Amino acid sequence: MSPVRLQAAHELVLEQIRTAILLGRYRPGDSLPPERALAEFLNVSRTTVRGAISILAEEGLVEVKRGRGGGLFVRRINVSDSRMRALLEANRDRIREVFEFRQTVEGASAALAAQRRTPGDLKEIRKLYDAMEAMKSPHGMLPTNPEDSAHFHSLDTEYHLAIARASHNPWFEQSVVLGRIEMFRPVGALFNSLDTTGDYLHDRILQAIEAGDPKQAGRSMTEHIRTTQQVLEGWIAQASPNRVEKQ
Amino acid sequence: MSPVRLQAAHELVLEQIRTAILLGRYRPGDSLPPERALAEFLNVSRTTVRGAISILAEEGLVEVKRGRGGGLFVRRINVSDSRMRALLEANRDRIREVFEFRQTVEGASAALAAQRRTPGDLKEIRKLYDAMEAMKSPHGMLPTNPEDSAHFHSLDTEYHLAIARASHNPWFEQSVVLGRIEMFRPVGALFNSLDTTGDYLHDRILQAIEAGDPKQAGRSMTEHIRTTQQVLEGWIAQASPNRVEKQ
Amino acid sequence: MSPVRLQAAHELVLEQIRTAILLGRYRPGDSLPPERALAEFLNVSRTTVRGAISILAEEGLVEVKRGRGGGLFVRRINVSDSRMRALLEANRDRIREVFEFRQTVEGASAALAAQRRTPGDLKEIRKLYDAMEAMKSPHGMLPTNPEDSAHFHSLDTEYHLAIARASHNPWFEQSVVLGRIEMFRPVGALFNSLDTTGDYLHDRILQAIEAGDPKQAGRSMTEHIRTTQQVLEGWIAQASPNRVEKQ
Amino acid sequence: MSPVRLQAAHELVLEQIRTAILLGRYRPGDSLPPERALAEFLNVSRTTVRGAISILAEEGLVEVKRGRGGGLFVRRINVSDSRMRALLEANRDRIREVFEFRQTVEGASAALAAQRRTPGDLKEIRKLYDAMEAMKSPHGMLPTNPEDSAHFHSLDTEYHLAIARASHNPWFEQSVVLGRIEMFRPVGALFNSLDTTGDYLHDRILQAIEAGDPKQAGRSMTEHIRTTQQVLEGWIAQASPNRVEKQ
DNA sequence: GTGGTCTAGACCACA
DNA sequence: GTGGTCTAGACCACT
Repeated sequence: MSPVRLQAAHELVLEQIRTAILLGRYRPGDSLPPERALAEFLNVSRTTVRGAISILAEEGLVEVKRGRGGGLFVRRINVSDSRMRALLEANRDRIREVFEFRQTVEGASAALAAQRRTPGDLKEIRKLYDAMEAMKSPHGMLPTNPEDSAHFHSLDTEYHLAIARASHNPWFEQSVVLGRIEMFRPVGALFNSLDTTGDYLHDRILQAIEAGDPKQAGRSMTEHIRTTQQVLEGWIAQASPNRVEKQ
Repeated sequence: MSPVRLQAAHELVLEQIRTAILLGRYRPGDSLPPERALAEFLNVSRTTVRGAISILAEEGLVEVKRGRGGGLFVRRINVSDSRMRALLEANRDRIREVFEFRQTVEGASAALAAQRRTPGDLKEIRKLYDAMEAMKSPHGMLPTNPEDSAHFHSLDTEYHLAIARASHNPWFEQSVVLGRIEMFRPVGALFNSLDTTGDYLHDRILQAIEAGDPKQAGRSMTEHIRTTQQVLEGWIAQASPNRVEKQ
Repeated sequence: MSPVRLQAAHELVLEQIRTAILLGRYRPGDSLPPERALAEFLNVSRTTVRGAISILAEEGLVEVKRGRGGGLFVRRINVSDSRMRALLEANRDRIREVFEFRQTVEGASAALAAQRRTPGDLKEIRKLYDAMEAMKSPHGMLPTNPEDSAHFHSLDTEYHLAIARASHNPWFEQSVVLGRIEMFRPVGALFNSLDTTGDYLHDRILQAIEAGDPKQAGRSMTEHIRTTQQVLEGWIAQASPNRVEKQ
Repeated sequence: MSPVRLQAAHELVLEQIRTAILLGRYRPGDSLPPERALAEFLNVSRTTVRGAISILAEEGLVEVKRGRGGGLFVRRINVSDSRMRALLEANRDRIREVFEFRQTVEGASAALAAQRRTPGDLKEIRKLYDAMEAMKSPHGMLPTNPEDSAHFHSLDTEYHLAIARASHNPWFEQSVVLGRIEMFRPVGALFNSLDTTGDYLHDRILQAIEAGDPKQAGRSMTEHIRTTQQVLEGWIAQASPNRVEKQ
């Protein structure tokens, strides 16, 4: 039996808000809901919300502006590629582990989704797919400026979550969410500025789910995640051999 | 963002102890560690442990004996088959969901274990397998008296967890643990008296892991869990059509 | 330990402005800096400045004129001698106390000033002395019309503060300022119209400081303040016996 | 006009508590009143008190112990003589200034006290004097172990404050308090462990006040403070010439 | 019976 | 209409 850790309410609130940001629901520059609204959503007092916010502000993930027109804002963080690479490389094992897990659970989710998706699920998934398509350049390139890239990243997250929801099994939903958060955790919010998304096989996944073909849906999703992992690992390795990092 | 729920310390302690019992680490008749030891393991005060214990005692899962030779004992609970069936039937969906999840993550765990198991892992897994074999009757029947059945159940749990550990990926380990706890949760401690274990394909799984054959290991594990599920669902359905339940 | 009292921002602003007026830095008829400037000096928002101003306006110490050529103006207040006497008499003890304190700290300040004054200090003190001399009538009488009287009063304050500064000890400076503010506080702005200044021994103080004679400087200053006190107390007592006050 | 600083309630509370400790009203090892009591004395909410306490705890001036028998405790801090000397030397000017001020205001306080002391004042002053005498060794030496030294220091403070109160002029009282706090501030609570007290002329001051001789009382007090200053400055200078300080 | 935390509500300063 | 702070009261965990 392992030691129990008393979770303070403000820690739970912290986690909720941080997760929402890491998942891209609030993007750099966006404003979070005002304190009073957060308190109501989360069913805690404003004091408790403030406890969480003050930690986020200290971490630099959120910026607090006062007065009318003020509020809570997600900060835009720029981090050099080399610094990012160092962080990712230091977490290489954890990244490998989470991608392995994601291949399994997201593959299975997609297969279940192909069997159980309701019309509403399909509509939601296609809407997100179309929104991503609409952001591409005429030649099929992903957006490159930071703002749009972050938006694309956020749509991609919602796409994966929508598929997980269509599995109609809360265990898979939950696992997909946790895996996705973990993927972004190693570098905290910094990751926002990196595009690891790609949309490899997004179309094949969608078609398989629409066609109700679980085998194909599962295979495509697993393949998609494997590809993403390879792209990310390639990017990390890129400058590593002769990298000279000061601290 | 969803409402946060504050976990009281005694609730966390309660959950830890209940989980340990449900996983079979402490079987009916066994004594739990004394309060002081629990308080130390769990890093809380004795007051808090006592709060949890008193709830467990009220639930009837644990019995508190005072004086010399006293302590905390796991109670043996007998519940009628019909009552058990009603409880399980009421949770049929949750049971289906968790088995679906277990098929996926335990299958993948077994496949990874086949690739990565160390000699130590193999030794541990085989030891548990052998212990289970040793409990069978000459004709390969599982033990039937409650005591031995509970022991068998406990060995089975450890067998699954050892395979999950051999995957050397904490995500799978964690998922296997959670899935296994959940499997037993719907009926609380009552489940202790029911044998749903079976050992269908235990040998095939072990052989595949020893042989380093991930495909076969994964398939066997998935199959094993599917079979267990079918046995359980069959048992539930058995008396249902003409069941007459009062209350 | 005594109860703490929370000072609202607008109260602090109020105090600052009132003090500046009571010390004679802004005299009747003068205009105060515009709201925006005050807000900037005081490092608060305009809202807060406005809160303070509105109180001062209600008290009648300040007048707000709108439109072009408008602004904040210190009002000239006339109060009957008998009303003034009543106010002072009600505060007789506090007046005695503050004069006692002033004798001590201003005496010591003057003595230190005699030892430590820089050429710049001397120049400043003499400039203020000369300005006061220039306002006297040919026969050495103090100015009598309200405007000039207020100006003289303001020069006198600066003279005392300049000597305190020349002590080059912040504790004495601070004490002189506080004592001087307090001397004027009992009767609020009304005191502006009363001339209690006198210039008894101003010349002797200056000479002693210039001569670098601490003993003489201290004695003269102490004497000067004692005299001022006596004049004030005499004035208060003057009509008291048969005073008939309607409200 | 200078920027106004909004004093938060917890800052005021902080100041009150810190002052009480610096003045020796609570000595190392003593417990402060419990949070709830402080909140009541200070007429603020417990939340506010806690804000102040958490700062004191971070500073290391106070230690918080939980559970029954817990509470707020003044920490005993030991600082090497050389470190203390460095701190004091860095604040040499501020120390000189405050002693200059103390000579003036405490001298004047003592003189006034000689004229105005009530029987109650005399009794109080003598009681403190006797308590100090009782702590001396048979040969008139001050106590040397840290505990008693701190106690002696605390009695000495109360002795000075009692004389200031006997002046029956709040300006002098307040100045004596501020000067005394400032004397100890440069090195924070560390000073607690240093004995700068001495009791030079304590007897002469008491006799003059009892005899109602203001001149003698003032002179003795001024002399007493001058001596204390010289002793302190001698102690600072002692090892300075060839001091080798790391950091 | 202590400190640790949360709640619900309020008022204020800010822009 | 936002965040910043305080209040009064409550419950909990600790020792």
